[in-house]
Amino acid sequence: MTATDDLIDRLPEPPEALARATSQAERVADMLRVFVIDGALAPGTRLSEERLSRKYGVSRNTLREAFRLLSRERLLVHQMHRGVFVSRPTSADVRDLFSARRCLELPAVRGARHASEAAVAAVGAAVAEGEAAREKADWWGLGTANMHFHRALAGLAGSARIDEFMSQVLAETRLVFHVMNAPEQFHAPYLDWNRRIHLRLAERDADAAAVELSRYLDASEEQLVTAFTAMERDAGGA
Amino acid sequence: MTATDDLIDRLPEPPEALARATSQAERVADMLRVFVIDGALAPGTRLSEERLSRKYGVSRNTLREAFRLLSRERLLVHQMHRGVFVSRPTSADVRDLFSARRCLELPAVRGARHASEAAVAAVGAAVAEGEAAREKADWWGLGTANMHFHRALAGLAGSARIDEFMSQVLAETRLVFHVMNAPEQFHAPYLDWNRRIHLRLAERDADAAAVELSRYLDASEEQLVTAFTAMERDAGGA
DNA sequence: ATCGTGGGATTGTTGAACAATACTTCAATC
DNA sequence: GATTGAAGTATTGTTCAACAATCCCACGAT
Repeated sequence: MTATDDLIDRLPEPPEALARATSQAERVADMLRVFVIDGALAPGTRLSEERLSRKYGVSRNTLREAFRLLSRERLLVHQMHRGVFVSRPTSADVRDLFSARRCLELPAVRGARHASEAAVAAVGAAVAEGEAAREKADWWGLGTANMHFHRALAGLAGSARIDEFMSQVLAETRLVFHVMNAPEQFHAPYLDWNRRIHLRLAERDADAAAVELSRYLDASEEQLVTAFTAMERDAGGA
Repeated sequence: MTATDDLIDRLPEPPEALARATSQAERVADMLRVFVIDGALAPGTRLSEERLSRKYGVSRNTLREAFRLLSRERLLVHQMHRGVFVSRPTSADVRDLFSARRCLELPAVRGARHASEAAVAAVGAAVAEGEAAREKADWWGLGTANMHFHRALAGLAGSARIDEFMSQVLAETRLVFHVMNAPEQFHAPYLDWNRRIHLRLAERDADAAAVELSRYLDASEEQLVTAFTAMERDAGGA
């Protein structure tokens, strides 16, 4: 054991990006994920293996690996011998998503006493992001900010697995807005609510924040499900 | 609209198994998942593409699709140009897993007022399963029963997404036992605790059940992390 | 209008090939 | 003696082409 060894041992941990020079399949998956979440690919669209592999210059096999990844995230659905389609959530999915969000967000907020300063700050940053977007009447940006807000809430739990699951749930939630070709102004009324929740958190009054959030989720789910079932009825009848 | 149409409309919903005549990749993934969870493949083991594809008579491409699926479940880890390995959780992972479990299980139990009879019965069944296993000194079965118990608790939330996430978390938890070549008797002392929790649930005293569960999780995490860090120290020193 | 029956298109899976990268071995150097 | 450097080897990453299995659609028969 020399002095150099000692120094090397004290070096900071490797940034986790080191582990993964991303593979082609992952890069393709990342690209498609953005397309789906941003609505460039409408729910229900079929993704042709041949056309996509040609368009993006990757082999069918690589593309299929990407499809598998996104299917597991529920952004695509895979039907045997028929292909993969962009998920088209139903109102039952909306309810399920909100159940999941209650499980993830409420406990995280309630336990915010033990959350790091940075985690609380992230919540505040998301609120500010939303307000900036509202200024500019950037409704899509407002929706994104709202997603960031709720992801930050779940982040209070301080668990990497929760964070990842929450990200998935929010990505799916975003699909819901697309499927009812969503006015993103939908989010606008909730911005003040977000601000209030963050205020409670900043005061470290976790319980009050949780109560607000619970009401928020109830209201949001209610509104969403109502709009959604109406849309489903119209589409079903047509 | 004829009378037959009417009857057809009233038919039960299709069992969701209908959607998926499973592909080969999924079947391979299912098989490997069992191997990993049951410990036939020890944590850290590298899975050679060539050898496995030959052994199980599938092409490398198909096998790789299976690898992707399991990587996303965190049962395998994929390292670029090095291959896939059975995950080797660290003590930090143990903490993270318990954070996740608190988020999933506690809210589900607290909200058990609204849970279905069937969901509560599933909890009871898991307890019985555990007691039967203890009778036969079947420690592995006892561990399985314990997993079922906690999955049933999360199931009280009544969300398919939560159920799936919980299953993943529990599968990973099982890996933890393997990595410290786990005496499954580990679970035995907790069986009575499970019984108590179920009793509270059956009485519909959700809050009392949640309190018990919270203590359970604290104790279990504490014990696990202690044993785990001791093992890490030994392994690191050796 | 309903029910079979093709034909065409797409996916499912395989096998082989080659490029890119990591690991191993061994010799050269300080 | 330990470390560095430079082959060679093994394994993964990715592509391509082929064929089987399956689904979809249109056509015609009843």
